[in-house]
Amino acid sequence: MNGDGATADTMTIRQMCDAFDVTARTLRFYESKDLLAPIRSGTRRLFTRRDRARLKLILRGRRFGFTLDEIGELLDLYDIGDGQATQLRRTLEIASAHLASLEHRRRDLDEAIAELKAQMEWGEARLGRKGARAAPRPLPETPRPAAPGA
Amino acid sequence: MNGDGATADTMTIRQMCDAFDVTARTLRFYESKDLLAPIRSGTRRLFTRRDRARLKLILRGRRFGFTLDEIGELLDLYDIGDGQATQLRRTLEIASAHLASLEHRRRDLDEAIAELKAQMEWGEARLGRKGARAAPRPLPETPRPAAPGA
DNA sequence: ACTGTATTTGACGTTTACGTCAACGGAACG
DNA sequence: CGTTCCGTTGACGTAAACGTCAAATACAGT
Repeated sequence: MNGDGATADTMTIRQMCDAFDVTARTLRFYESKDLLAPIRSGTRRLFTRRDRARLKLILRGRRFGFTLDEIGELLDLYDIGDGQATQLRRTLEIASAHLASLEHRRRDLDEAIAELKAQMEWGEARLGRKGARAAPRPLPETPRPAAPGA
Repeated sequence: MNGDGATADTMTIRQMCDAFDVTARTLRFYESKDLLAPIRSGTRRLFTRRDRARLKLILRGRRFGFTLDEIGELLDLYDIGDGQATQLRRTLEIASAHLASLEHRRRDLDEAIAELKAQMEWGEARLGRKGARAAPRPLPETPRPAAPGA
């Protein structure tokens, strides 16, 4: 048989590192933060399907700039199972706030993409018509200082 | 006349703090990183329209989890003016990579929003039909350990 | 001139999210 | 049985992005 502790449903730490492109240190760190809870075979960690699902969510949260603490809250959402109704309501409140945050980010993101595309088209136009002397492209509008005596 | 150094087009550091909800330390820090370049009236900083436009972009970049160094690169995009064609091409390459990154984030974000909404609907359904015994909601699929001898 | 408040420049502290050793443990191989 | 890998647990280091505190300066109003 293959010597390592991995079964059909569990993975060793190295397999996890390869599958998700993270370091072992990172996985141990997440465990210390209670984001993951691999089982043990002797002293060694074995990561379950649940750990993999959670890690996937952690990595996505990270790409959005959530802190690990915030991600921990979100993870609990996927992990209720049998909480009381009160606890469930509270969780839904947190989820609702996070959803609003995500949708706000989405609007920002759309705006950023549109502006970046516009900038790039401007740049490409300059490369195309080499001699073109366009006016220095306008910067987005920003708050003006308020006249105190108005 | 109002005593401070602010004119119709410039703002003092405090006005900036109020307008953008950042601390003075942050503004000075960004200046030290060459992200902002306020002019001086004596020793005091006066932030121009350009500084405000750049700060707006910095803050948006931050919300997406870009580092300040990355944001610096993006800012240069909005700031070429008269670079050589080679430099402009290089800048467009960087921009293109950032655009791809932004669009990837957008896809991730859409997925995250969809999953979060689904979770919330599941939770609300449990609150509604109090006695409902649904199967423990499925977790998203993840990589399985590969059978080494296959 | 005096006082008070806003600003400036260092310098050092802090938090987050890991990286980097060091020292040890066990198991698999020859 | 010795060696060679992983793997584990601390302990300490680090980079980014500021916070905090101190000491000095600069104006503004009286």
